[in-house]
Amino acid sequence: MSSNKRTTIHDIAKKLDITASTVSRALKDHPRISDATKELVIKTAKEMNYQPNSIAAALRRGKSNLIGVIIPTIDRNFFASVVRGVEDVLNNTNYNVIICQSNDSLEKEKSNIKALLEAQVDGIFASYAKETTDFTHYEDILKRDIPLILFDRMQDAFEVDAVVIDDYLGAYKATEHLIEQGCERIVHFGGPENVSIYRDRRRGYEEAMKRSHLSVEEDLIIHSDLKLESGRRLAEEILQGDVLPDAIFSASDYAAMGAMEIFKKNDINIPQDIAIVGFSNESFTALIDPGLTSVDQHSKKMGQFTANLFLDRLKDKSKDHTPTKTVLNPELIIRSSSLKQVKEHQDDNIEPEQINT
Amino acid sequence: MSSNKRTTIHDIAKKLDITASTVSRALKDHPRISDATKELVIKTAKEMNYQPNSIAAALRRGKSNLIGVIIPTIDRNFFASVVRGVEDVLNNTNYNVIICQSNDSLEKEKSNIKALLEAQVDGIFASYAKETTDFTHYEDILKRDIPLILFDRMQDAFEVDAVVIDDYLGAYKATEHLIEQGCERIVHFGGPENVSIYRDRRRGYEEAMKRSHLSVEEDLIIHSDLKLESGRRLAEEILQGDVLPDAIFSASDYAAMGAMEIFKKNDINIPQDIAIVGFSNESFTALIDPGLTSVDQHSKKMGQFTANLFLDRLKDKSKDHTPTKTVLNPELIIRSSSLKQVKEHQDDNIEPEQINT
DNA sequence: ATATTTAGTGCAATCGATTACATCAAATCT
DNA sequence: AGATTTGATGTAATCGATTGCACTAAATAT
Repeated sequence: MSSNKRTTIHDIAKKLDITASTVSRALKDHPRISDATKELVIKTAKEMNYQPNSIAAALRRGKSNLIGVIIPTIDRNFFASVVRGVEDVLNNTNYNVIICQSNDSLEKEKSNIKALLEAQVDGIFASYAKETTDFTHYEDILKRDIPLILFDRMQDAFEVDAVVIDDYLGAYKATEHLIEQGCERIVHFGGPENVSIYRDRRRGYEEAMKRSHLSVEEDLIIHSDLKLESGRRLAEEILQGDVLPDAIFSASDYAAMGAMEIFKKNDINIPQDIAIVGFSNESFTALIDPGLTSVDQHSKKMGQFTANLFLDRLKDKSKDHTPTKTVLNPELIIRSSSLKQVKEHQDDNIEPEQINT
Repeated sequence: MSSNKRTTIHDIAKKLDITASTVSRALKDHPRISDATKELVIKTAKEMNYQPNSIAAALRRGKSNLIGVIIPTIDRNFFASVVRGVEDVLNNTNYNVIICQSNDSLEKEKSNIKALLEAQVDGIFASYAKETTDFTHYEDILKRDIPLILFDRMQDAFEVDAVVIDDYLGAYKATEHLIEQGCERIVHFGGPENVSIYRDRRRGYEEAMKRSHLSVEEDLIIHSDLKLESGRRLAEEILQGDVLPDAIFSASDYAAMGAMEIFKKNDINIPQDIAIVGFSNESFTALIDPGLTSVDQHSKKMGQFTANLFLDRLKDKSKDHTPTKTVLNPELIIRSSSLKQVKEHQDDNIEPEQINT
């Protein structure tokens, strides 16, 4: 039964004693083909179980309808979620997504780009590897006039479309929330200062403190690798200190969680004695007790915006676009770990600001 | 500078005053081409920034070097991890992966398959949608002689290559472990009985109990939707009862976690008073306190096995293969929540059994 | 009645790489 | 020396769909 041979438009043409061009046009609903033949062709195509060969079409039209996405790893919730967002949008189009993982390696990233270019993708969305500092391999993409959009990670020096989250604002909101809850002595768990996101988060924290005329003492800011274990360690240290802070804003959910563990063990009430806010809205933040207030990075929305930006670019490819930086507004997800008072307002404004760079 | 036009083998040929066929052969290291021309061609190709068009090659050779992967959603750790495994293996080959999400919808799954077939993929790996009961759309793939491998979810009625986890064995190991720790009155949190994995897990539990001559009383088995909240509720109920069980084996990490929360609040010691084991080894199991012992489903390995099975199939495509069912051996990850005694043995045997169906 | 549209198809080139077969010169053999 | 093999490259068809241009007959305009 399985006729290994796939039917092509030529097979249909032969059967109907017309030419392949007519079949092609009929299937694509070309205005110059009579309704009668259209109907006939479509019916015959179905009978012969015809399935278009998009590779042939891609070759002819110079358009593959493939989008390449390069991420460090799919195995992390944030990136999987971005991909999910991308697909949500592209699902309504003819585009398919090819996923490549760089494992945060520059070499791998280069070979990913090479493979995607060879596959004639129509666009590339990428979150570059940690190792990447030089962007010449990305410029190859632009030279080929293939739309490139960076997401999550970006660098101002490399001018290209980008969709990122506003870490500064996220931290600001988190700190402001703690202040609204009546906290005054707020400790900040910060990350390595050479990483821009951690610098931005610290700045957001400091700015919120200053605006409320709270002093940002040096010893309130503690740097670490922000892992679970560090959170535990830092909490122990805090317990040794003279004055207990009334809140902690951690630049990472993991460190926040580690600290929570220790406080709970020492019968310190959360949020009454110490309120805690994390960053990233990892899935476990909703699962632990009390729920951990955290800054959501809108990973899915980030993917959606990226894909939509690409589609927009297609529409008017005529003009030479200035690269656009889309900054997503992070959302503070308020849970019990920081809620000393009755909730006052819900922050759900995620509309991005468009900034031309 | 950006010469929009891409260079082809014809451009190289023209420049060197030879034919495109020679260029093609030289680039592919054909034995009948002299070393001199090979060198020259390769050098010129580099100079002209030549990048092969794999679409053209794919059309000619009838081979796209694309693999389609269909999953319910990439946005769940298990599936992301499987994809990760698939890519780990295929990275060392020329294959690229196209990801499609079915959202557990049959319609979406059908259109995914259609798109992948049109893209001329060389193979399809799929975990079918929950809605799927009829497999005729999958048979279309086989009719086209395209290798199809199911993973995670499978159905004996549909005879096709499959890579799955042994839920029965996982449950058996979990229960056996609890018994080894000295537990005798072990409660089982089970899922809906119409879902095969939950049936299998219950069977594993019962079998382990029987082998140790422990009675499986009806009231030891509690069914629910296994969500976090259900775990909490069931724990409350258990606390109301006359006799406290000395262990719980939950078919889900979430329910296990919910129960843990309640027990901790009521000052019941884990694992001293009640030992707890979950299922799936979700990432949070390592984060909570105490760490939750759980059954790991080897999601990444599942992806690796799937990809390797595909590569094996390619090698001897001559013979008409009998579908092979690869059953992965789940691994019990022992953490504090169940460890009453010093650890005795480490289970790390994940070699699959091959079963011809 | 002749000229001009218009509707409906066919022809043939094209996208870029691959490959069976042909060709031709140099090298080796008898 | 003439025959045969070998090495290196060219010719041309092919993969399947698309599309500018050409063409015919019917419809409409002058």
